[in-house]
Amino acid sequence: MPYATIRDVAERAGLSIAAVSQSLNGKGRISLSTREKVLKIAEELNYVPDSGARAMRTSHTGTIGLLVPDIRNAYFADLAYRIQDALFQAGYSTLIVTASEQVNRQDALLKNLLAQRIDGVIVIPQGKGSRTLHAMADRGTPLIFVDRNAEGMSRVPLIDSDPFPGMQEALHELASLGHRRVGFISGPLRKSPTLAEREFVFRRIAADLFEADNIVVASTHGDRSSCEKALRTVMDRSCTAVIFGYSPDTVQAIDILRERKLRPEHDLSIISFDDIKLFELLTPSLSVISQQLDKMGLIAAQGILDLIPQQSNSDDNNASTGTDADAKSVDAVVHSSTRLHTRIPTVFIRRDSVRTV
Amino acid sequence: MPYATIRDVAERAGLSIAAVSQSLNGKGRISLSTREKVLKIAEELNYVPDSGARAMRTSHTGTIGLLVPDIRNAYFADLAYRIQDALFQAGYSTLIVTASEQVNRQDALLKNLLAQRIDGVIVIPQGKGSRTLHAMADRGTPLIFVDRNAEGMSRVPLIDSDPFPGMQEALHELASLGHRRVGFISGPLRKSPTLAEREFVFRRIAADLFEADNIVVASTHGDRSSCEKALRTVMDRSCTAVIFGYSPDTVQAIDILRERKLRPEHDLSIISFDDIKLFELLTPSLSVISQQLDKMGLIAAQGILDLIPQQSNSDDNNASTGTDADAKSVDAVVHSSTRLHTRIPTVFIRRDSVRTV
DNA sequence: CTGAAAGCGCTTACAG
DNA sequence: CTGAAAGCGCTTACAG
Repeated sequence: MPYATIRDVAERAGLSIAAVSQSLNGKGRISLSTREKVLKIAEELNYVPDSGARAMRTSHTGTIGLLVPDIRNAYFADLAYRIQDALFQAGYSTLIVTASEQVNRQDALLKNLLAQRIDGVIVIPQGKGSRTLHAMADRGTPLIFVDRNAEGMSRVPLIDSDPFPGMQEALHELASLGHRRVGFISGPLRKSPTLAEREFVFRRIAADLFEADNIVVASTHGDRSSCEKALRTVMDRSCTAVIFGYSPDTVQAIDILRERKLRPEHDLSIISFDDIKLFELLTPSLSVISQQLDKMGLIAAQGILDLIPQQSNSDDNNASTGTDADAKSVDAVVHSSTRLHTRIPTVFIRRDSVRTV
Repeated sequence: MPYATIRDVAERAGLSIAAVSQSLNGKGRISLSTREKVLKIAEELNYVPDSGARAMRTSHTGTIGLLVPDIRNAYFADLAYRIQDALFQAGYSTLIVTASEQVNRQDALLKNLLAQRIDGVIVIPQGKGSRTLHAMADRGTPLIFVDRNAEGMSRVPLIDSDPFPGMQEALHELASLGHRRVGFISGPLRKSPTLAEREFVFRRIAADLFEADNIVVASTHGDRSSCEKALRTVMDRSCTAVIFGYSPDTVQAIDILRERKLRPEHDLSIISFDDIKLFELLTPSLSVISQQLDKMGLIAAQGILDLIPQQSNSDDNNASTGTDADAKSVDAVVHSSTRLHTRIPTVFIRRDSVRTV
């Protein structure tokens, strides 16, 4: 009924517990034949070593935690998938945990991950650093932030995207198509400095291309009504194009525009951050500023692995490490003196939602 | 540097380890004042009990594993979110693990979950029952299947949707709108009996409404080219409407139709299983057969909890249990003699992708 | 090549 | 009201 233990395996094999342990882990000096015998019996018994018990001795679980704000967000789901994929290649399992964009749950979830004594955790933080996040950083738990930064935690390595290149391409495109009045809907700024930076970059680039009066910026709270309000602001001030910094807002906005029977490509050119499948399939297909998630996932995986004190990584899973080589193909790595910060340039992908004015 | 242990807390508090343990767990007879003192010190030290060590004594981790085939699939992401939400309410943490639609990874992931000695696991299985899945069932690990069944594992409780009501509504709608020739693209049948059942139900209902020659069925392998082929089959035989049993195929098909500049609502009425946001936002918005994920998530959470031997469930998290009451509002529960099988009726949601012929 | 022993961090009777 | 001891399932020196 309960789990088979190493003792069960030892008894069945007529060996000592230590001999079994060593056979299983490829340590010590065990004859090949007994080793194979042990493996066979373990398999028969469906023996699964208790990770907790093992970790008490080795402080190593082969498991990484990944906390995302909301797994329903296609962007995070995609990123999570890519991270777990890269980690799996490297012999690690990824435990994904979703925080429902509720900051209070973030800590409960993080604690649970810590309780499993995972080897490291990758966090897409929300809001400012929480108590548990700080505790982890202080204690030296391998920890990195991906996609978003948390205020006041500037020593945690960060892997995010650089909004500049994509934003620049996007705005130049708009200008060259004749747009003179552009809006930016920046999302719930409180959630992440990433969103604030996008707004900042927008303002900065737009200032060179458009007249000050023709630049409209509105933020939201991430809910539908504030999104509607922001959209109205932008349209009332007769912008001919709008860029969204936060893709859930974009989704809401599309919905709102449909309800009002407005046709985006005619009435308002639209560009959004986050290259999710949905945007590609819309009519018109949406132009996006892509964060190159494929790269981000790979680098995030490599980033956390680099922080984990090396074990004999010749583990169970199919431990090939193509990860390392691939990660090399990245465009921008910034080592500042105080922090490891890897930035992946955004790229603009033009589709049908942007028109000539 | 490493984790604070219960011993650290005890030393700082000037108490025995046992006293601390009891204070933390609300067991034994401890004065309120020392209890509060312990709690305070634990907080200060950021003490997080080692779940593995604890589980060795209690065989209870407060953690449930959830295995999904592919978290990038919006349908699974949504379901995963709902399950974790319901479980969190009940005081449990959910560890989500994604199998990349690769059966070989399923077992590795499952083993990792078992190694954590989680209290139970919810699986959306792919293909037939794997070795580890069977081992779990044999051993009596709390285990339920959600959304899909696994062949040959008929004793594991199953929570899925009943395709009949939604399919019936959908086909009647098509018939009443004048469609005489309808297609069904059933997806990669090997992946799940659920898909095969949808096809079966389609055939059965369609047989009453259309002539045998006017019913076209094609399956896919879940990849783009086979989807293209299936679509061609359906269109070549001049169907005026098609129902998709597997939503990733629908997404591919939309993409293919766009490339060919075909406008779904004029050339081909489309209905798909899975009520995902994307379908609502497409132009035209897609009519769907919904599985009522909100209910499924709730019932799945309740289902696994029912299988777990009861502990003192007055745990840390905000342990309200609205779950139970809500789950009662479910429409169909089928207790067969050999198995607990809960079916949630599908419902047809009409949108713009279905037109009169 | 293999076994006995210690100890990781916990909880739970059991004494006091 | 509180402490000492046993033991959960492992791994790792250390003897043999």
